[in-house]
Amino acid sequence: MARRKDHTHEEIRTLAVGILMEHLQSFPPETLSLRKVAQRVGYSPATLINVFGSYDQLLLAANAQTLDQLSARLNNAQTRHPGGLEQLLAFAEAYLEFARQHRYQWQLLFQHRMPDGETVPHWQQQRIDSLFAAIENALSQLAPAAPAAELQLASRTIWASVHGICALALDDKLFAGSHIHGTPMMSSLIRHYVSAWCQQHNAPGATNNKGN
Amino acid sequence: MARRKDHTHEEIRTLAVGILMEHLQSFPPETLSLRKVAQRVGYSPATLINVFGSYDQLLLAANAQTLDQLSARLNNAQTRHPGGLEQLLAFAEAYLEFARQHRYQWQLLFQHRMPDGETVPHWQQQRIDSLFAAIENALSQLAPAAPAAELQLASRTIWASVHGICALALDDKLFAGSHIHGTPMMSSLIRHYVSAWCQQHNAPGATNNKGN
DNA sequence: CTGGAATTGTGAACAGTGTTTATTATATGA
DNA sequence: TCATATAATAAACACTGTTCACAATTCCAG
Repeated sequence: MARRKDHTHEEIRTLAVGILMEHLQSFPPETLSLRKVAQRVGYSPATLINVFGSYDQLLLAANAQTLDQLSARLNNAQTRHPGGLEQLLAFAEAYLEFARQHRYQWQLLFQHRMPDGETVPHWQQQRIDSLFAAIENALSQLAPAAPAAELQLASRTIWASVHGICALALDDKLFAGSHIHGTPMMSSLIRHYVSAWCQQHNAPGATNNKGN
Repeated sequence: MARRKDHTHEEIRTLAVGILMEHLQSFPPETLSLRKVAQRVGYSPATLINVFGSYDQLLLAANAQTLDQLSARLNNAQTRHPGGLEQLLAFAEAYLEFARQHRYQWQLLFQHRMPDGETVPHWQQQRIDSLFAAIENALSQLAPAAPAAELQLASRTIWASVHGICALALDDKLFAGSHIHGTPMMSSLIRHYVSAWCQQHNAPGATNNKGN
């Protein structure tokens, strides 16, 4: 009844996450369940609970991997278009393209809500920090005089907007009907926002804000 | 076993939706269930299924009401700040404020995924259309020469961005740590984007786009 | 009035979910 | 060799949304 199967906890982890990821290539998250994963991975549901602690944490492990893939894409985009406007455009497009190619992974990543007020895992925080650092860096190249607070506000604003465009471009809950594609929106957003932002922070008599 | 209770189908509908909405003032959607609503409304689960067709459609009815409330707020914002930049700012702020005040309603509205490829209900499409019409109208006041396609792209871009800022301002999944509030981001987004957009479409030698 | 037919409502069952616990089977070390 | 720690699970629990046969009520024709 407890026939040993010679798998490390860590092996079971990667195995289960692998099954989950493979499923997410073709099917939405709600078609999965702990029991189905358990069956496909060859272990009982209780075993997976033992290994992960809960089904939620299994999903979270999958999200970790998704975030790693996404992070790799963004790093790649950064090395191919280092600095300035091109980098920001490359970031936005890479984000959008990843979401399109792995929409169910992406869906799971953002639909999954943290139970009550638990803190975000540190590895996730790290990825996020480096992303914003890259954005701020690109912005500061375009307007060296811009103060840190403005860089922070601008980077957050840009990324939240990119995320919003991405979210509504995938399942057109808001855009039902009008066939607007994501890429032109990304381009429009980045170009216009950055254009005005640079203009403001490169104006003669620099650091004062003209009124936010 | 089937004691008549003298309630119209329509009455049961509004009753159940009312219970649901009241619950959403304080608690997240996943703490609810068909059975709990049924108990609070004084009917059996099967009866609610009879009336609504499914639990999903009960949630959808609640979303309809949420969308009505949201629509009313936006209309109100429109009459208080008619036209131009101020209207766009008022829209964005009203959207954000509503999401903050009724975060669980808002959460349910956007986390709820349509089953497969079903079309969005027409009443929802109508609300959306009128919203975009208002945005396009405000934009065209700022740049009368802008062609329709550009108005459409800009309005969608702006609203997706507003939505993204709103989404990430509520549960800071991406912004964990850095305490950036929604309002300054909304202001930054609208002001910068619209500024550059107007500049482009009011340039001498108007309608050609300088490169999207 | 009376007696079928339509309406209204539900209890019980079904298949599914995540999680807990007691128990069994294997491996390890003294 | 035998106690002990580990690995794995079957079974039970408390849920979930949904289906269906059936009971209670109303309605309406004869």
